[in-house]
Amino acid sequence: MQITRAGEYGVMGLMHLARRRPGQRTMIDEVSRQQRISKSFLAKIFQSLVKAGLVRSIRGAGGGFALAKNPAQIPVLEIIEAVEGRIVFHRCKMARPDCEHVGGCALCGLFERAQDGLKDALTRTTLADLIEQQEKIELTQPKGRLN
Amino acid sequence: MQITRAGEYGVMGLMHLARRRPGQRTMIDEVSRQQRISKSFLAKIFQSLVKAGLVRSIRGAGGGFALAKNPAQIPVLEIIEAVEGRIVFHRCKMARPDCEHVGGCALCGLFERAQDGLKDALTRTTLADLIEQQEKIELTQPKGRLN
DNA sequence: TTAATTCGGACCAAAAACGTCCGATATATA
DNA sequence: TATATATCGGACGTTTTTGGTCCGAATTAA
Ligand code: SF4
Ligand code: SF4
Repeated sequence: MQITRAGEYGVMGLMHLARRRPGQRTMIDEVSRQQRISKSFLAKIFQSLVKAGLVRSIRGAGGGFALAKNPAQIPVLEIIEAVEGRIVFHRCKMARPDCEHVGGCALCGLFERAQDGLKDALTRTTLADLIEQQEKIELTQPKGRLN
Repeated sequence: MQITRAGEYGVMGLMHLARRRPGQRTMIDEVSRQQRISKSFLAKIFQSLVKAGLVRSIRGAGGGFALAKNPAQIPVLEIIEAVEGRIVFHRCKMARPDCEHVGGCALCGLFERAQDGLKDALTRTTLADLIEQQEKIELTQPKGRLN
């Protein structure tokens, strides 16, 4: 019942990109060093982000990554699901295909409501929101090394 | 990012107990067979439930388990945390004690809000609610074998 | 005394999380 | 063209978590 590192790193990575001028490319290596995330691991995470259409990749020398959309258009949930896969919380049919309650189960309904509560917060906050909040924090507490 | 089987089985088990007359004892074996859950696994889960004070255990022949509280007094979250341990969702300091953002991180704040959203639904619904809902379902769809 | 039942913990297998590594591919530039 | 620099894609490996099993000990009713 936890967010994975991959998910968190993905968001952190995109936050890093979003602080650049729109369209400016940034290398994995820079993100990795500044956010203190293993480079190879982050590389893999970014590949999912590319496949999901959230970032654009430019290969070869002088290449790198750049955000593919406006940060205000990217709910954090979308980032997390891009790297972790769809969040399902409870898997009913998937896990217990033989369960006789499937189709009408109070527990199942509750789990769904719980999941919605979770996703709600992650959907309402966009990458842009996150950055705005972070900048506010760093203003009053000048110590952050995020970028 | 999922509820564990243990958590689900715990709730199912308590639902089963709650359908008995208050104080009536029920054996693991019955719960296990009727809910189609491995007996030994369920036994272990019930031990956590006992330790958490949610059910009372009576040992020896003719023993069993009985709810220790009024179902209306038991939020589902309490059941789940009794068997899975505290739900933390994001572990910040625990997982990255070296993270320089700890104390002021927008991401951390968001995760906390998300977690609250999740726990909210699980706290508002009690064991009693769950049973009431389930009975309503079984009324309109007479097929369930939940006791 | 015996049968029935929970308690407690050791143990195990499978899956998921968390990475590492490396060859292939693409591109800028000298 | 040759070379240095990046990402791409997937195979691989380690650790942790999940999902159980098993069994002897303790407790109790009959
Ligand atoms: S939540 Fe209900 S329907 Fe889903 S697997 Fe569990 S018992 Fe079956
Ligand atoms: S959420 Fe923020 S404070 Fe928590 S570990 Fe991640 S970066 Fe650090």
